[in-house]
Amino acid sequence: MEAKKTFFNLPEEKQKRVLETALEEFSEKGYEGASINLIVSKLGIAKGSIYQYFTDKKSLFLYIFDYAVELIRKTLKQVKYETREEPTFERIRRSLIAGVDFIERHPFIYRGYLKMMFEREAPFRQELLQRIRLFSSEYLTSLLVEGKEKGEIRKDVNLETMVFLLDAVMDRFLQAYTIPYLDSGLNLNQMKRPEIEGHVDEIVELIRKGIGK
Amino acid sequence: MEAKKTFFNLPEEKQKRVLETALEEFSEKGYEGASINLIVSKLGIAKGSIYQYFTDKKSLFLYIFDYAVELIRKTLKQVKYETREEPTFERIRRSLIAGVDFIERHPFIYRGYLKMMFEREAPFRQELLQRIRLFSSEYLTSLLVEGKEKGEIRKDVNLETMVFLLDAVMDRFLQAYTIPYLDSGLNLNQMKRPEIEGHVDEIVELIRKGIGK
DNA sequence: CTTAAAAATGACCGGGTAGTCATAAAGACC
DNA sequence: GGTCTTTATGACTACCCGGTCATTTTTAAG
Repeated sequence: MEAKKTFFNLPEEKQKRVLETALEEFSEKGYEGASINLIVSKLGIAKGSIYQYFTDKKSLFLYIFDYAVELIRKTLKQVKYETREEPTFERIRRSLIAGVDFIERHPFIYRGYLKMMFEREAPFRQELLQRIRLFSSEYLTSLLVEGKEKGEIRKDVNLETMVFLLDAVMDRFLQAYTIPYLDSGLNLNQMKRPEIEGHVDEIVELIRKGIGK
Repeated sequence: MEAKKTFFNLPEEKQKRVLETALEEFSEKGYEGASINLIVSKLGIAKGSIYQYFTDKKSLFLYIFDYAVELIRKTLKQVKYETREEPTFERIRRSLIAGVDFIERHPFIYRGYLKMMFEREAPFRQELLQRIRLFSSEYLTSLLVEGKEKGEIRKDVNLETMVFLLDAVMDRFLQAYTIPYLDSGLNLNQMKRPEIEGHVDEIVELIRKGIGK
């Protein structure tokens, strides 16, 4: 387990405050860059206190990571369930919108994920990254498999390749929404709902039909 | 100018060694994480010497950045020229292969670019990122515009949206080649040439025709 | 009220960082 | 060989880091 007993004896709201503060710090600076000193000073507690809750920086990080993964897992599961009767491309559309909503609700989690993807220093980086990527690719794979059964998806192309393309475009869409200058002139960054949905529709349509004439 | 006169008085091979060593350090650790101490010790020179060549960490970083950008610019220009008579989707295919080759030849540049995309700390990060992204999106835009004129590309869809999709997939392909666990099960990471070309062909075909039935 | 257990504290440690600067070494010119 | 300029050097400064631990404060039990 990542946290010590003392941490769980804390009032729930304080646990949450610790978690949120650390999450913000890690997601903005990355694992190495995050400062325990800054976290405790933001929390207004003594340096030693955080070491009553967690054995070290690593275990604090892993605790937060687990929390984030669980949130993502639940969200994906829910979208999958809510759209279970919808056509495949509607499900893809809804998944993208859900992604935008998730980032809106938990801005630091997605930022933290992007940070970690290109860090070498995070502890167990490879295993953790694998965990997240597996979610995403299992999710998309199941969407496409069901789509094939319903006859909405091509059967003459490698499933993995289609998952790759879908994953690439969806992830980049969310990246462009989160980070400026990543959207090739689409200006998605922090765009508001009605407009963003228009772009989602266009992208999904393009994934369906391709760019060739 | 980023470097001091003293730096340019150095023998060219030493200039190159400094540049390569610093590039490696920055691309592996990011701007904040990179250590001047480590760079000079790898180079076998005194700490003070590097400050004879560059005023500070920032200007060393900017010098390296400029070098990398120039390399990318030249490479894109060349591919564009070499494929000028080819059909659009062949040009896209060739561009992807050129990307793989570039990473093979200059492994630290692409890694550094990825690092910077998700760092907050790099100096002038936004301006620098914008510079690179603009290259890429101008390049893809011109490919697609010429493709439209030749009647190979759809005309009923927003050009920017097509550029976005193309950019997303191509960039992710190179990311997956560079970093493990980003490829949704395609196992692109460090894959050898004949196989990787097969995947490129499949991806490009999918971009052309879409995943819908 | 007393006592024992649990939690909070912050000065302190060893080690890392970017950058400085007086001094020494090397080169260039006559 | 002497003089002046350019380059190389590394000890040093001020600051930040993660983590420790003896001590104090708070809480709970009897």
